[in-house]
Amino acid sequence: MSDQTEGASHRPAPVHTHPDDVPLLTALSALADPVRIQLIRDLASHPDWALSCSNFDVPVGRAAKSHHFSVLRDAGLVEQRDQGPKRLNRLRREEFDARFPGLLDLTLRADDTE
Amino acid sequence: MSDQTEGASHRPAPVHTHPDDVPLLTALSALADPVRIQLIRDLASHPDWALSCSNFDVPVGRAAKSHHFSVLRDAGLVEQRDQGPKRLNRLRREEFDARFPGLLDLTLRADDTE
DNA sequence: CGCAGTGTTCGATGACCATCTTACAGTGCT
DNA sequence: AGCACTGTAAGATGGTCATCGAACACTGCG
Repeated sequence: MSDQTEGASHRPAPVHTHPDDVPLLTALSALADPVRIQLIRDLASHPDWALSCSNFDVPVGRAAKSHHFSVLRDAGLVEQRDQGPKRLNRLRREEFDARFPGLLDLTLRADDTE
Repeated sequence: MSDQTEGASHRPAPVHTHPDDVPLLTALSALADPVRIQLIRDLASHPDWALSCSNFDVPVGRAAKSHHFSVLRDAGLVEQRDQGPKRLNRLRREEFDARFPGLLDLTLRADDTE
């Protein structure tokens, strides 16, 4: 019983938080970081599931990058899916926008790069 | 020369930043604080210029409160005006909303206290 | 003038957070 | 099995920031 649809995946699946369960303060704090803004913008400019974590071009090491993705997951901004050794990413556009209307658009459309 | 329109006001006028000159990151960071969110909500629930700094009911001392108002000024969220010994406040609704559409509404309408 | 009320500034303190290095765990390929 | 690649976890470090206490400045009033 309790069979997974997947085969033997001996890796802890990433923990997600749905945007509906995210407090406003958490969302704002998650977006109030230049690296995470960059990650989100990169993500937005590619198709869903197109990028694995190592594909993002931010000036921090792997560990910090992993930390940032954890923050983005907790804020309901990013969904992750394991495929082979890679962890593919998807921006939760609609779900997040339903919870915080306009916030994501703001982050993506702001003219300044900071 | 260099006469001010005002009479002899021997107090440094508060320094303001127009929302148009505020980077996204600054705006988000300013809003990513529970005390400042509370200040903004209190401000929104009263008429313009109705509240002086000491009228806000947040669980911090005067010094911290003064600091928070400084942050809000720098983020283009609040305008201040001296009247007698008091410093009256006004939420820059329209100007801020023109620069960051929806962000202020989000902060005011969020159902949770965070 | 002295005094109460209001707000800012300064220095110190403590907490939180972003980052790094290192070590570790899966995955798939040869 | 061994190796290269990918991502996470743990511990340490440095910087930023929220807060406080105390001192200071300005206002208006008695």
